[in-house]
Amino acid sequence: MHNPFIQIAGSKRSLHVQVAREIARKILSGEAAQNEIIPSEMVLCEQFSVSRTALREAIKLLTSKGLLESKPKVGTRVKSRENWNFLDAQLLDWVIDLGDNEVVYQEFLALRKAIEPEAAALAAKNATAQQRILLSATFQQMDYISKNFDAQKWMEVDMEFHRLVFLSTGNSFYLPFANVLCTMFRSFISHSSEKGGTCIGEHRAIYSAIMAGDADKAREANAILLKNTNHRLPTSN
Amino acid sequence: MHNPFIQIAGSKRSLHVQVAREIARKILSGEAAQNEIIPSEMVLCEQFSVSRTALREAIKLLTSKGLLESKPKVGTRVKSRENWNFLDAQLLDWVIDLGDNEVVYQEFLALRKAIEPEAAALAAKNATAQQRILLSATFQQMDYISKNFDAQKWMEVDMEFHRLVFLSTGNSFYLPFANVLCTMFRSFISHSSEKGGTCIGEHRAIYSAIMAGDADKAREANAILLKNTNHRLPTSN
DNA sequence: TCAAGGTTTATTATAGGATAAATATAAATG
DNA sequence: CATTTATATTTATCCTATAATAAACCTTGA
Repeated sequence: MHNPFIQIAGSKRSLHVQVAREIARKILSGEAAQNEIIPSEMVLCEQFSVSRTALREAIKLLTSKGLLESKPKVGTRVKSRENWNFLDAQLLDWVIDLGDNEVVYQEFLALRKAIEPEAAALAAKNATAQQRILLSATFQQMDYISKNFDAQKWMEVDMEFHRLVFLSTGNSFYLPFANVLCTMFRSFISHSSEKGGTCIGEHRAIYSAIMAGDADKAREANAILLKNTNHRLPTSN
Repeated sequence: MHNPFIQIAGSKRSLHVQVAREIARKILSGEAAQNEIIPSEMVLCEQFSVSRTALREAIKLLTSKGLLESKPKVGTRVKSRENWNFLDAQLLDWVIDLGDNEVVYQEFLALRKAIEPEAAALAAKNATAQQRILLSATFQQMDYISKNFDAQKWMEVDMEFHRLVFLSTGNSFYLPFANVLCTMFRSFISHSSEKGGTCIGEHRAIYSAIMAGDADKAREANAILLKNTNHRLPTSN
């Protein structure tokens, strides 16, 4: 009874997420214009071959992320791009699925440059004892993998390291970056390792500064790491 | 038939948002512990005196923001704090409603210090012609209001100025900060004006640097502004 | 003609009940 | 003991009916 296309495209996820993903694709790609009224519930139910329940849950999901807005009698409107919450990991996933990610990667790098050095500084000041233990264990793994190099493992531990920095800031507003970072790392595996290999030295500098509680040095070390990060996606060949 | 308490507390919002808000309050306040399984749909329907439809939409809303996760047979679990998306304006509203906002304000300031100078630099590089016109008009209003001071009007135009900077970065990841900033400004009206009045000089420096396309100067000017920003909430008297 | 106010109508919002799917737990089996 | 099967519980999905909302369209009286 369900649309087989959706079943394939969305694989394991629940139905309303699959529908949401498809509508999100149309919005993010511009196929559905901003401020446009999308078809009514009944029409969309037929298009996707799902019940009103599933469709409405999909619309609610997109509304929550700033993509849509519904009103009785008026319909459901695509909100303008300013309202799309690109710092939501699920939305970011949908954006990445559009392809054409060179721009996304550049923009993400510009975000990291602003936020990560300060996050490292905050972590140096605020990391709990337990978080320092976790960071320590993770850095030891990095050190090991940098000597016995494995691209996939390096990506995972590199991601975990920077994730822990965000979680160690003790600042609620920095927490969401942890998931955004993970989403980006997993999507751009080829970029997760910095130019010239693992940059273990730069990571050591960040790690040491945080463990020593030296906020200024941590900030500086993280800024240096990002300066050395690749600025272009490799051509896929 | 509905719970009158909810009707009053949530005023105009749709029913599922009112329910979501109430559940969010319990989670954010810690009344519902992290990783805890909340009562089943049927129980919650009775507690809130709403239909399963409304309750499930509420749960879906909270799931979208990282507060909950549902599985058949298992139930609905409160996710750990690391997954809560504090960079979602609606969630932030709920956080603010808890009161005890001194900490929230401090954390927000730490976020601004990281992100806003870089946003100003990006705006200097990337603002479109139309965005420069908007920024120009807004700064003219700031200039006027700083001379004919009105606290409320200053807050609004100050908020609009910084909002426009985020929107002018040309970077998707910076867009969500615009709404987060607005939410914070509106909630802490007494703080939206910087120490010693309007800081019109510092704002002029940011404005001029952006209009001149001088990224480094814009970054520097915005950093200076934030250094001069109040670091404490005034006692309410 | 036109403006004020009521009526219709299209759309989403909410309710409520039935069935399906998923999965933890318990029971049965080899 | 391990592995499979059955069972029970919870969410997932479907369906239909009614309510609320607000835009558009009529009155109707000056």
